[in-house]
Amino acid sequence: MTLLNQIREPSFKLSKSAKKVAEVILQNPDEVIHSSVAKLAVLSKVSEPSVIRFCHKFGCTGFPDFKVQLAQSLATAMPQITRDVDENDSLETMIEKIFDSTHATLQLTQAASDLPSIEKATDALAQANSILFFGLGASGPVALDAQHKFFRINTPVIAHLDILNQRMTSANLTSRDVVVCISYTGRTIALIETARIAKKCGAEVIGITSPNSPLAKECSIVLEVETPEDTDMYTPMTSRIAHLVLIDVLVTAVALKRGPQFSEHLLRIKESFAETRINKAEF
Amino acid sequence: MTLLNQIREPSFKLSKSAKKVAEVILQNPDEVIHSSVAKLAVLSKVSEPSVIRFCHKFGCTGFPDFKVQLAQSLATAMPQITRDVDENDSLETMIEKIFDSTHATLQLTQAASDLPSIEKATDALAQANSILFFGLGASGPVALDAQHKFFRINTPVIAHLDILNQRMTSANLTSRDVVVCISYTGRTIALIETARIAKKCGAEVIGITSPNSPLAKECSIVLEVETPEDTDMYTPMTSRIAHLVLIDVLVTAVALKRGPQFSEHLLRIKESFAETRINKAEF
DNA sequence: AAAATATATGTAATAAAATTACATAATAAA
DNA sequence: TTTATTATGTAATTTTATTACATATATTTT
Repeated sequence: MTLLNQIREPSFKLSKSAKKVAEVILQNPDEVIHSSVAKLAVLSKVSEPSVIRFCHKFGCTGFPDFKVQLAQSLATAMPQITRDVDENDSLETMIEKIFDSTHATLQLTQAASDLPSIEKATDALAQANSILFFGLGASGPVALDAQHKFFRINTPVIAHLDILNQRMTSANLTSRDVVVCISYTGRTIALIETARIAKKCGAEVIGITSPNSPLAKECSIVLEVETPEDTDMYTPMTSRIAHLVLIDVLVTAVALKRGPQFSEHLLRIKESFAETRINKAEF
Repeated sequence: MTLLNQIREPSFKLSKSAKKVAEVILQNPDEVIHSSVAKLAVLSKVSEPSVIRFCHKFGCTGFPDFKVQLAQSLATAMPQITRDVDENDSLETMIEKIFDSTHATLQLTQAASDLPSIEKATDALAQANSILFFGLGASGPVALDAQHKFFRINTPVIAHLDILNQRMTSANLTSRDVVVCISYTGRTIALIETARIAKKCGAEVIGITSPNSPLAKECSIVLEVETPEDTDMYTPMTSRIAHLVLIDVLVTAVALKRGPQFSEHLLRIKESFAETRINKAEF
């Protein structure tokens, strides 16, 4: 865990003066990394040794060391949540903004990721008789990607990208099936209804979607991806990338859960590719 | 530009002793951020004031300030290129590794991104009569995602995910068409041949693929995505995420190039979604 | 090529910052 | 209430950073 988060952590018991110091640091960390012990002591209204003791509490050898670590933790802290692309951005800054936004989305998603939910989801997936991925519109490709990945680890999986197939399949599910509904907003009516049907059939319904959305309420397990309110027109939908990474997590977890006997299967798949490819050596 | 890169920058004229200092810093920056002036002076075999002068040269107010900035620049520097997932990783560390790898891939891709190529690609796409996205296997969903995004900015676009359709379409292209071939390895024989056919027809062939791959050689414009050699079995294919972000860049660039009259079109699309969704307000 | 000027580097003094030792106050336990 | 424990601050000390100045090195001009 990064230093900044450690300071935030309320479970870390701090003395009265230490709290004051923490307060000031969290309030304006940018200023603190350029301050001296004396300055921080004055700002927090404590003595200089108290500041140093504070640093030691967080495993730093001293104040300079603390500053350095704080600076690092600050640099990895969330960048500008979303930097909307502007009509008169240069190509270069546009690229920068898009990459930045993607990094930010990933960080948010990781920070918000709920271990128990992921655990539950992988358990369900690992035991499933069959796995269904449902996505519409922009989430269609995501569902397809999931299908591809689960297929590679030898799982009975299908992705459906249209309402009809989704609904037809849902109506015939059993408690041994798992449905994963992927939706950016979690407000697409058709998908919500499908989720409801699937749940009624007793299937496990996993949602990769926006927290507290109508879809989320229909799901038995929710993997939350924060949706930054539809900001600008040109803002790319970075959240679908978060969805993909979450699917990476699920696939990997399931593969690991199945253990080493499956690496053999993966190897076989890799070999089957060989003849469709130009080998690096012969090229 | 980050401090570390500034120090690397050879155009920055440095004096003899300054060079020695730079050398040491670049060699082991992690150690430097925990050193004192004296220590760094000894390591670089210069006097202490020389070290401080060095700091001033890079716009720092002093050595502590320099350390802090170096620490920040170090934190944003490329993380471990790929952290392979291990069979006995906890769920938590596995998640961490996957996210880290994704960040790293993105950073690599951004660093390697070639502005002129992207410029050329967007020009071609903006003027194209029709745009084709070709992808096989894991790149299928990527092609589909591209289709979806370009469709949203009202472009005549189709994605083909199977060899037959790809080849059929390629044979009938004209110089006003643009094909985008997406391939992780750039060694899938079928796709390489398709690219060749398309080029023969005079179409512009853009490749989103591994540099210097056979596919890359068949393309008129290449957007390179480094493929970290197929490391571990469980390593997720983070590069497809890099592909997606590159497509974000292309779409956004094309949309911007078309100018404001197109935002109107985007608005219309957004409105057309309204009735398929549960509104946030009424929920 | 020598002198003059500018630039770079180091030595030693000085200032600033961080840390420690110790004393005192606050708090909790007996 | 007393005693032990913990927290905090004052003042001394040490370490670290910086500056002023002198010397050396390189560059330009005559």
